[in-house]
Amino acid sequence: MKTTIKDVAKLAGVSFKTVSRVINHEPNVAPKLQEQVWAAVKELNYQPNRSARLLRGTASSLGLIYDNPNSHYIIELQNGILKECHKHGFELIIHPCEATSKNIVDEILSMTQRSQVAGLVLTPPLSEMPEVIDELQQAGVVLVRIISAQQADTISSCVFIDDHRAAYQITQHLIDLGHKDIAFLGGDIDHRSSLERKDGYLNALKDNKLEANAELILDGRYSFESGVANSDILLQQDKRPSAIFACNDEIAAGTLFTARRLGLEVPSDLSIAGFEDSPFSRQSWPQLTTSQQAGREIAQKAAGILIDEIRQRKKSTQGYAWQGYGFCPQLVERDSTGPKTTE
Amino acid sequence: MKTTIKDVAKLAGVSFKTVSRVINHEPNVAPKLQEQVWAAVKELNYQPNRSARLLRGTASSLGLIYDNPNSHYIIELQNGILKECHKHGFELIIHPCEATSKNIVDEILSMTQRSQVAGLVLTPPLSEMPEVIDELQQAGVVLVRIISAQQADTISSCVFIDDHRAAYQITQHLIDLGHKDIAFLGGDIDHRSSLERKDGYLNALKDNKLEANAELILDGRYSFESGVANSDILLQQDKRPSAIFACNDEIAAGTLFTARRLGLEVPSDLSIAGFEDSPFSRQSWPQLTTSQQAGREIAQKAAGILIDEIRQRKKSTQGYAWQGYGFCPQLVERDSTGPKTTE
DNA sequence: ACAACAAATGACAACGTTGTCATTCAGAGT
DNA sequence: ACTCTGAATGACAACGTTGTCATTTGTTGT
Repeated sequence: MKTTIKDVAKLAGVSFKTVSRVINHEPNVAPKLQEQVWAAVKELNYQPNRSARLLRGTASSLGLIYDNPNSHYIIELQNGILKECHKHGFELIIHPCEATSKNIVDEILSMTQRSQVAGLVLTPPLSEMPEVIDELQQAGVVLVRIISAQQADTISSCVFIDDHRAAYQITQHLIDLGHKDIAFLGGDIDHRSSLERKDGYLNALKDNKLEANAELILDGRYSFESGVANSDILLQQDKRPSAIFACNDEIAAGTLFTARRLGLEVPSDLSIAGFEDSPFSRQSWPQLTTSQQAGREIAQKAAGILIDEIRQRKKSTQGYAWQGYGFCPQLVERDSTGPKTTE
Repeated sequence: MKTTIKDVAKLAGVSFKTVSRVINHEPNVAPKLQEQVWAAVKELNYQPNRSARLLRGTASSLGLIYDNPNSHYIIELQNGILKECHKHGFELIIHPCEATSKNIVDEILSMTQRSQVAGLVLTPPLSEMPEVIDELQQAGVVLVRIISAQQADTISSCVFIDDHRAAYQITQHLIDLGHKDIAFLGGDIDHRSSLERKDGYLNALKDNKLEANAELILDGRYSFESGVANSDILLQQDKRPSAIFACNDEIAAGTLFTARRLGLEVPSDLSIAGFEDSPFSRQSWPQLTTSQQAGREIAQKAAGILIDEIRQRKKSTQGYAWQGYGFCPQLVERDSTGPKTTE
């Protein structure tokens, strides 16, 4: 039989309401009683019934909404969120979806209701769709967004990732190796990260007084196939680049694939840099130079902010302050980039 | 304001109990009233409150317990389970853990209580630890296991995967290509899949009248690093194999890595086969011959069986029948295996 | 037409918790 | 000693649902 708050109360010799007070850290309980209650809680291994609490209005699950085919990234996020969740006694409900779906807001709202989550962690590209955020907030959903930006915006609490700077670093790394014709293979254009990374790339070129060459800049998707296709276009050109900055590791993988197919040696004939520090980047030959995302820490921070905000809101309905926290992915030098060789 | 069962009742002009009956498909409600109720439900967009139901004893979440570093595999499982869950109005709670942890059973039990799941999906290696299963069942936890076996066992409902046969097929494929010295790189020995695959490999050799060579059979772990280390041992030997069957794609990745480092061409100098059909196997150069796991379908089936069983149990406490369902991974021929070349 | 019975419906308790309010108690100020 | 205050504690309702049981309605057989 499951132990309830009343069992604890009986053992501790107090009313069950007092037990409720103690376990919720409410004020005005005599220290002596607190001790008794905690002892009883421990002895009976009491765990409050989630549903009863929830029924009374205190939700304690987070929802993770994502539209992303990248398993590794998602798992990292999940693990980060789970870590924070368990610290605070929350559970995690995951909800994959299609960002392009027409009634995405309804879908999310319905999911929020069904699973009765206290708040949502939104990931790109959903987190970067103002109208979605707006509608959700209008409906009273507490949320935190993980976004690609150099600083927090004022739409909601968010964890922002400085893709711009990270891309700048990668490009600078390639430039430092002597490369001048550096190509850029972009990801989905509706992901802000792709634009940010492109900007970082362009700025690095500019700061180093290098001309950006439109023929070396291709938009695409964050996928292996896109990487294969675009790198094929790129490397079949008359004057091909000596280095390629791929917007994520999958694109880099596709580029590597094409290079091998064309008989190009990496990095001696062609340097390739990715972005994400995925398992692939460590398992390919050569191992990929990339940028480390720290998805787990990012997600954990996001969950922390979210839980914080949920508790804030519970206390007072009026006025809430938005929080922001920034991460910058770090360059990881491996073997797919090398000095420019003079032909 | 959230709509409750009473709102629906008022609109439909019946008692709220009748609404309860209708939405739970209980018998003995006049067809006409059923229509009215469903109309009201639709108009108000009513969704039953999960917590209230749960409080009353009807859980509707599944738990996924796993101890596995393989993101792709986990995500596949999750997606499969989620698909089935949503079909039946269930939610999914995920719970990573350490199978080797001393008090793993307590951890799982505590998780089961905390999150109040109706049942668990267990994955290897946890699903293959009899004492864990036993303790959980003793505690009344409903569970379904995904296991590596040729047929269902009688411990609990399970989805079984015929790794033996799949491994046989892969080995046969290598033999058909003319290879005689075929090495085997195993995964974690506490995963039954590794043993099953080894047996399949050995049987294929035997059926083809080939001698198994102990020097060509190495146990290890299901990791890239293990693949690198073991393939290194293997390929530095005087008489090295012309083909390697790696127990999963990560090990195959490590093997590919070593081959490249040693300057061996794949598949002309060395054929490599993996197992799993991971993204890596499609993104590497050359692409890996492997075996397709269908993790999503497997997991969906498992979830289906679990939900089924949960509902069975609810109806009658006494006697429950165990279900089993089998899958066999299929050979996927790609470019990392080729005919044996005579030196 | 009436009893007997089954089907249809509803009233109400219960699940385990938290919020509201009332009550008790201890100590301070007169 | 006697009120007054605020802290400490408890009694009880409420959350939205399902299970139990009672009641009403309808149908069948005589």
